[in-house]
Amino acid sequence: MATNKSDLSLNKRQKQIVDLVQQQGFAAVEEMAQHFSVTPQTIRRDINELCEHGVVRRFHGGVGMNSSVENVAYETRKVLLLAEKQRIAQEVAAQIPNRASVFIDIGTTTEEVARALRQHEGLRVITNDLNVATILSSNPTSEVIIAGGVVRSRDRGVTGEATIDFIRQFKVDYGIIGVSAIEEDGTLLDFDYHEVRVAQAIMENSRKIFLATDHSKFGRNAVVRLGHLSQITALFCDKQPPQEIINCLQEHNVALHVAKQDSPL
Amino acid sequence: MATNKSDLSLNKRQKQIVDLVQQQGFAAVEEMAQHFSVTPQTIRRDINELCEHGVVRRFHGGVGMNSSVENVAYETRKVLLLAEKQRIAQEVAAQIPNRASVFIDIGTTTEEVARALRQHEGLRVITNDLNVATILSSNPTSEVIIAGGVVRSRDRGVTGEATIDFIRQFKVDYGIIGVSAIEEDGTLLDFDYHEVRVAQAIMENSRKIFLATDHSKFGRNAVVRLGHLSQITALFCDKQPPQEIINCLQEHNVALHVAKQDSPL
DNA sequence: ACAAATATGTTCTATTTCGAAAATATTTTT
DNA sequence: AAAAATATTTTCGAAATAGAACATATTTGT
Repeated sequence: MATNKSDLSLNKRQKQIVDLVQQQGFAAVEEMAQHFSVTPQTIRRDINELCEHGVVRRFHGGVGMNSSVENVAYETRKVLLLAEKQRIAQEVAAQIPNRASVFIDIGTTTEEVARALRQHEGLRVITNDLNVATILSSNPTSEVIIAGGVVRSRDRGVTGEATIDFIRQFKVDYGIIGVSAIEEDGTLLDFDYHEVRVAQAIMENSRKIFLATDHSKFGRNAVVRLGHLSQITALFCDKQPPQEIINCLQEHNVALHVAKQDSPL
Repeated sequence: MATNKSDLSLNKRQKQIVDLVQQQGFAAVEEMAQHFSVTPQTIRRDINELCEHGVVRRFHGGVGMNSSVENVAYETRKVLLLAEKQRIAQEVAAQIPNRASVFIDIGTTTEEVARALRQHEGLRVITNDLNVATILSSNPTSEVIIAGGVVRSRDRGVTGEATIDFIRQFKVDYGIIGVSAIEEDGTLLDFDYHEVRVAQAIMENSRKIFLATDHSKFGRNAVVRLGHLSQITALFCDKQPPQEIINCLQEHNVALHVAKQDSPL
């Protein structure tokens, strides 16, 4: 009887290759050959089989992760408007002094803020986003506190009643939040009820509230009411907002920070 | 005046390259050239500069993360005895049924258990290790709960009083822990007091306790007393333990699972 | 507006990696 | 123990990537 070709029986070395890739993101053929004390050619054959099964992705010189995981939606959203989000994040980070205490909410933009804060010193950060916690925990001068609760597989955000209770234990200098939509009258909206509950808890326990949002959020629509522009301290975005929003900000004395364009191109 | 050579002023594209690498683990030159609408040569120049600053690592065909981050110690320890840890992890995972509730403690071995549990269905997992949470959150059929508290930059473990209080809210079927050392009389030891406190909380709130450990831990020494072999349900390791330990296990009716060698070589 | 500085594109050659096929070693089966 | 199946090494030509040098924008400073 012929053995099934699509049978995914990986040998010990192949399993280790997969793990190496998942831990390091990339593994070079030559290095693996040395590590396993075999010929590069042998590693290549292993790699080719792994690729047939779609487990990893082949590159010239090695293998990397096959990014086609479960949460493509999230990963796609993450790259969307990445440059703009990074500019916004830079602007937010510039307003936060060393040794400050900060809440950082779930979100792709707030994650960029976390990246921009990596070089800060002595921060005390409380977050409900596993990605944010991982990013900032690489800085040993900062103290990172993760809020407990249920982790969403979608984006590794932590939400739920336990999370809200956890957040209420603290009172910090800066709260950094994002939103899904901002209506023309200044109403802040989001898609997820649980996420809104957490964001509200963050707002209640922060002395200053920074809202980071890219221009795509203006005039959009969403279901759950989070709050109103008048409740925040400063709005950070990548382009000049619509006139209605600007009026609303001035009326309620909310600062506006527009990140300058890197290149008009 | 000559501009400082070691000035790390990265342009917009270079920053994005770094972010791509940190998000995906690896980025190919050709793909980036397309993505940024520039020549591969331009990307190569960017990469070379980034490498001079030691930000990323060069590979034939692209760039990957420079694994020489802060926590080299942890990353090294992680690769140490990796194959053995994976075998142990397989054995542990085999004893855990679908839809079970599980505590998973901090540790390199327990992280491998998390990996081995990725294919399980409908698990309810509570952990104080960010890595474990990230690994298992990729499975949407399982519910992952992260314990709140201070994140250690060393290994992304969560410890402290808040963590213990959080854990005490639950009572689960299986608790999976690791140790730094096992003395001949069956005493379980660790290096970190805070870590021990959490492990004890896990033991108190689990119906069955699985201890996963590789052979290097037998006869070693450490400072903080965690507990005793008699308190656990089953011991998982990669080799037959010393006779004293085996006697101790039998005396207290503790099961022993020795993961079989993959290849004697 | 002009010149200097900087960044990017082109072209061509050197280097590295890849893959196929044959030779050798290892394991499994009978 | 011999034969068959499987895995690994070796060798070498083909393909891909890297880097140097020069040409061509593009930006910056005056």
